[in-house]
Amino acid sequence: MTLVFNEREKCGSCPIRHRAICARCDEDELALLEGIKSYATIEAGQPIIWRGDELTHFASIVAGTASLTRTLEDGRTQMVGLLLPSDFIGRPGRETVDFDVVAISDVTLCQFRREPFEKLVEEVPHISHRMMEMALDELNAAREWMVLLGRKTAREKIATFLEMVVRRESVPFMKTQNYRLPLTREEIADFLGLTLETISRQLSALKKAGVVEFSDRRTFHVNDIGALHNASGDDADGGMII
Amino acid sequence: MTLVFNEREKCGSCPIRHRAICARCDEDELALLEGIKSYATIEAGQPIIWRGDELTHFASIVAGTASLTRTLEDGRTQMVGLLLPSDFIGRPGRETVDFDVVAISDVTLCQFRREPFEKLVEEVPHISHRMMEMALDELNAAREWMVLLGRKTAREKIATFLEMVVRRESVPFMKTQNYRLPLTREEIADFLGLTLETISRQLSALKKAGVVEFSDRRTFHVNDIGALHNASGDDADGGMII
DNA sequence: CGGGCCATTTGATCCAGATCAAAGAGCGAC
DNA sequence: GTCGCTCTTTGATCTGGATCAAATGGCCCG
Repeated sequence: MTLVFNEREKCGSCPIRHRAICARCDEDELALLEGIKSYATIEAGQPIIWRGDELTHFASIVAGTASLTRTLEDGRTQMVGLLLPSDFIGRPGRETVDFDVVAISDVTLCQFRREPFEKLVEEVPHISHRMMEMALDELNAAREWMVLLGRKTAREKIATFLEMVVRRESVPFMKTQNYRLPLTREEIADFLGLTLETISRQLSALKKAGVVEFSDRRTFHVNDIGALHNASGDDADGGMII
Repeated sequence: MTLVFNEREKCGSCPIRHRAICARCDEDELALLEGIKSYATIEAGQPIIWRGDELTHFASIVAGTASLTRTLEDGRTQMVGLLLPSDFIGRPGRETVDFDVVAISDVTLCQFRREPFEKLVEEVPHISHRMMEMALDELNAAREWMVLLGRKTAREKIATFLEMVVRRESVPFMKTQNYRLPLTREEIADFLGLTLETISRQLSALKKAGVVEFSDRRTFHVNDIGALHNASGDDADGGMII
């Protein structure tokens, strides 16, 4: 793990100020966090922390993407979370991490040393409330993903994944837009509990069906958002138009 | 043992007093909860609340077992959680539930009306901290289950499930013990992302291999805990002897 | 004690997705 | 340019678990 500590920046201008663990903090509380924070950057492909390692710092992702994965002895790998800016690494009250965290793109972290941060969690309700809120959101997302992993077909899994990317990246009021896959075929496979060949085949099938179009390996455009949603296997309710 | 809870029941003698949402509360805080609580019972097989329904009460499970499930339009069902005594139903800050909650056995709930409970979550750190802690535990369990659903074989899934039952029900220092499956074959299938026929076949295979023995459909005994653990696909670390 | 209703087991067959294998395609280094 | 990567696509075949279809075995109730 290569850590590069930048000089201290002010939280006020931080891009994740209103979504991260500090979202509910007022200026005084922010100053407490500011006092114990430091920045680190990790290159794409490098591990941030391994399962079982002692966690010396909690961290928020400021920029970049990381994955949370578990690998069985024989190499089978399952991604259990995709960490995006504002997502949090580590859990108060536990000394080690339970999954591998790896940088998918270059990642910038805002880190807090364990002991002082845990003390703040105990003492500052705005932090623990936000932590609770984020944990409950993650829990919901994990359960939705359990439905996908346990019961959806390959086609439905990929359509759900593409819909997720579209939903996350969509710019309001922009009708036509290109989206970018944040992962390789192999990483998508590990996320969806499939093989990379199946990912490739199903993407080709969606192309052939005219649902999506690729301008390069990573960049796509949705021709028929309705068809994409139908293919996802989710029923009407959650599928409001973006 | 049938417990009968009347409205007057004191929290002090509650069986889940030290594990539920109230675990960290002192006597004064407990009195606040006591002021807004009521008991309810649901018969085995009956729904507690449907996905999308407005949540009028939060609740802790005092006795019995419930399932948290999602069913796709065509009937495919995935269980995303097994709720046991001390587990909590509902999430502060959201008005509806995202999954169906159904009583598997007769269930006793300790309920709190939404508005006053949300107010307590805001004002009593011991409650929000415990909520955070429970959410983080659930999140971890959900992620472990994602690995099972996405990457384990049928045999590994069942072995993991049996191990989970054994771990939960084991009495310390008792060497030889019978365990009881809390679910039917179909419910196990929905929990593991398999079909009931596969559950039956794999259980038979584990019997034939001499790993477990069944005295009736629900009651079993483990002959070879090591073999059971090996079959679960989890590597050494988590597998300390119980 | 026998009939009906489940939950479960077991058997036969099928098929979605895995596995094995090889051929493109994009891209940085020289 | 073209060598040597890595990522991706496509083809051929295999197989674990699903599906379809009967038994079997409790167990409650009359």
